[in-house]
Parts: sequence; structure tokens; C-alpha cells
Amino acid sequence: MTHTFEASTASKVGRAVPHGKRPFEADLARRVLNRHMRRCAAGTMLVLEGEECRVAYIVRSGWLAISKTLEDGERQIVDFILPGDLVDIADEHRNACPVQVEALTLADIAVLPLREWKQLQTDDPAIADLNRKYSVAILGRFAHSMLRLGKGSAETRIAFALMELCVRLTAMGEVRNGRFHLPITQQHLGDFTGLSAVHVCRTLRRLARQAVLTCEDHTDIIIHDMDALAQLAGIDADQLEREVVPDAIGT
Amino acid sequence: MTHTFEASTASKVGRAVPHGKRPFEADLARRVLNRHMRRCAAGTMLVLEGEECRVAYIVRSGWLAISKTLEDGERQIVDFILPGDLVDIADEHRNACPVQVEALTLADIAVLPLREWKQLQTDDPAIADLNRKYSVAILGRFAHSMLRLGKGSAETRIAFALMELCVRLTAMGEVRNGRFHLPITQQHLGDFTGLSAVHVCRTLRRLARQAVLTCEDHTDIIIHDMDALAQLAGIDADQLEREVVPDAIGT
DNA sequence: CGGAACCTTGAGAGTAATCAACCCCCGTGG
DNA sequence: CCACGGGGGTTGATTACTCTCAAGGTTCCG
Repeated sequence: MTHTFEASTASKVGRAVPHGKRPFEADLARRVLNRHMRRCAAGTMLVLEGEECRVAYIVRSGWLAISKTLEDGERQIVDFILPGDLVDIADEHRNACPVQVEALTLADIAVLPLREWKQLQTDDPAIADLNRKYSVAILGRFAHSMLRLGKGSAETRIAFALMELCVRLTAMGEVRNGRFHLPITQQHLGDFTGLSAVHVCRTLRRLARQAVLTCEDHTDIIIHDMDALAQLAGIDADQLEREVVPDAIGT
Repeated sequence: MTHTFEASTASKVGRAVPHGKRPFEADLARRVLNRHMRRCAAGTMLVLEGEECRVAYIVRSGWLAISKTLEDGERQIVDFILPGDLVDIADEHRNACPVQVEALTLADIAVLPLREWKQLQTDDPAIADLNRKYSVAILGRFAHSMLRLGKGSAETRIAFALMELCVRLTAMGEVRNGRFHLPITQQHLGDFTGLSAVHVCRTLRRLARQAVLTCEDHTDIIIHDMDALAQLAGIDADQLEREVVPDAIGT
């Protein structure tokens, strides 16, 4: 039973609310969360499209994906969920969830029944506030993604996806010298950017040839020239952080 | 002063909550809304990207677009706002809105300061509930749009866009025999589907040649074969309604 | 050692963008 | 009344980007 909500995660999550308030670190929240921890293998489906969903997820470790599938099987990843993130897509008023949620890596997740999750927000206004920030951040990410999907070239989309992940991981303290771990395949990146895995590969190689970034061990990304990447993505890194990272909202 | 929130609109909006509850028809709501009515010419920018936004909009008549622009000027329409819809993108915690809101046609809009909007929700739980439904609907529309933008062909995207609008307009009673008014240019449709205006035109003509639909007067669409359109869009019309129309959520 | 999953690269095909010309409709002003 | 201009829409020709198919490479693991 190693996967409880103790120090390491609590401090990481706590960073989401910098100025002294750390909702998920509060005794109450930690106790509730620990009661619902669950470990999921990579590939586990947490919510299937069209099935009902009456729980909220708070991720302690591992990456999740929220995705949606076309009738012919083509899949679009709508959002990546990183450690410390909150997934609140449940809707008590309907019995069919419009999206799918799956674990991309081994993941430790608190699975909160909707009632307890609401209670937690009622009991601790800071948690309600955090929830609002996550909603705002996800809307920001959606708008950005739609813009790139609709009007961006392959280079723009890849550059943007990497910048978004880099900015979010930076806020979690997971980036050192422009280097971060990317525990997903090129296929996943393609499902997120609307490109084929083959073209993701080509685009990454082209960026590497331009000395913008390097891929290492197929699992790490090192960004050498953030300005060039921002130029390709068509966004300023600071602005992106404000619009996409819950930690940066309202501070 | 013709643009007050009286019978015609109130009943249309009221349809959003079928079972006897009609929040925007209640005396209180109507009085507050009428105090803030504003008429906007086509092309009016209500919110600029990057500027602060401290108001909510409730549309009485006319179409709006929520859009986002790339540095090179390419624009993506993220969502269309129809009569009776609610736009609540304001965030009291930051001073830069991530998207732009503009009137596509002449429009009558209630512009509610955030404080009054919140008060209204506090005073009338039915309005708070309505707000939640609109949030859920917009998320559903975003997920669908992202899927089509990422993985759909031009035909799929156009078919989906028309189906979404048809379904939403049907819920408002604005569709008769598959025919509805589309007060936007092909350029707008292109900005929404991520296609060039030229290719929107070609695709519409192809659909017309296949007898799926007809365009009339450049402003009306008549859908002859909804099943074929649904097939192309990759979605069932009933399912789409449940996921995209606030009226249909939680009923 | 064999297999599986993923990455890489090349060649060819297909889709949508761009450029360009023309049309139509409509409002304006001579 | 008509000439004019502007905004959309339509169509064709050409270009460019991305997909698909295919083959081979690497790493990891049973």
C-alpha cells in the first residue's frame, strides 16, 4: 500500500495554490483522498465514451488522456492530464459521458464519488476555488488546441503541444534545463495534434535538425531554443502559462 | 427602444428549461436583463483577445462568434453563439481574456456586469442550473469540434458543423422541414471548420450534387438527407443533441 | 533467439491551399 | 437610368502539405 497521498505528492499538488493555501494538503482533503486511492496500469480505461460517470479523479502520479473517437476508429486526444491535475467531467444529470479517460502510464489516482467531491468543495472553499481554476485552465487549453488544429501546420502543432506540456511540467517542477520526460509514444502525440505518427516523427526530426530540440531515449525532450519553438507555435511562453496552467491563474 | 427582453425572446429562451421552469422569464431576471440591453452592429467586437472581460452576455437576437487568432492573422472560430445562448467567459481573477467575442450579425445582447450575473444566480437557483448546463454544452461542442478538426476530412467537418447548427436551431424552433437560415459567410464557416473559404464552397457544392442538401440565396440551408449527413459527420443526430444542446441536457 | 512495439526513412498518392478569373447581387452616386 | 465598386460565391489550374504504404532498424523482453 505505497500509493497514499503523502508528502511527495501533497507538496507537488500543493504548489497549485502558492500563497499559503494548499487544499489537497489539508488534513481533511488528504484523508478523503487516501480513502479512494487506486492504482491503474498503463492502458486502463477509467471512463468509456457513452458510459455514465459519477466520479471525479485527482491524479497523484502518472499521465492520463481524455479522448474522443470517430465512428471509423480515428481517435483524438483532447487533453493530457498530468500528476496533480483534477478531472471533473462527471455530470449528475446524464448517464452518458461524451469522452473517454484512460491511463497512459502506470498511475495512482484518487477516485472520488461525486457526492464526496462536492462535499469536499463545500467544506473547503479553497478546494472549490481550485476546481474553478482547473475549469478555466482546461477551457484555455481547448481554445488553444482548436486554433492549432484548425489553422496550424504540422510544425506549429508539434511545437505548440511540446510548449504546452513543457509549461505545465515546469509549473510542477519537472523541467530542468529545458529537459523533461515525455512518457508517451509518437502515436499519442499524433492523436493529440491530429497528425499521423509517421509525420510526428518527421516533424520532430526536422526540429532536431534545426537545433530547436533533441529527443533522447525516445522518452525525453530537451528544448534548446525556446524562442524558436515559441515562434513556431505562435505563442509567447509567459502568456501560454497564464492561459493554460491552473497554478498561474489568478495569481 | 424595441430591444427589450419581452415575450418573443423570453419564450424562446424559456424553452431551455422545459419542465415549467423558465429562468430568464422570471420577473426578476427579465428586469435585470432589460436594464442592460445593448444593440450591436454586425462586426462589433465585444471582447478583444488579451483584454479584460468582467461581464457575461445573454443574447436575445443575432449570432456571435467566439474566436482565437494566430500571430500570422489566421483565425479560428471556436464556437457560434445563437439567440438565447449565454456567454460566461469572464474570469474575475485575471485581466486578459484568452478569446475574442464578436457579433456576426446585428444583435441584441444583455451585457451583465459579473457581480449582477453572480447575484442573479444566487437569487435564482434555476439560473445557476442553467449556467451549469451551458458550461456542459460548450465543453461537449469543444470536444466534438476538436475531434473533427483533428481527424475529419473536409466533408466530415462541414457535415458536422451544419449538423451541430441544425440541431441547435431545431431546439430553438428555427428549423422547418430541414430548412434553416444561416446568416454567415462561407469564410466564417471556413474559420469554424479550419478550411479555406474556397474549399468550403467546393465541399458544399459536392454535398449539393450528392442531393444531401441545398443552399438557397446564399443564406439558407435545406437538408434533404439527414441520415447521409449524419453518416458523413460520423455522429447520430440524437446523441449530438444530448451532448451539444443545453436544452437537452439533464432532461 | 524470436517477437513485439516503437521509431525512422523513402516513395507515391491524395487532399486541401493558393492563385486567378469570373460571376452575381446590391448599394452608391453621377 | 446607368456606371461603378465591393463583397461574396463559384470554378479551374497549380502547388504544397500530409497521409499511406512499405521496408528496415532499434530496443526490450520472454
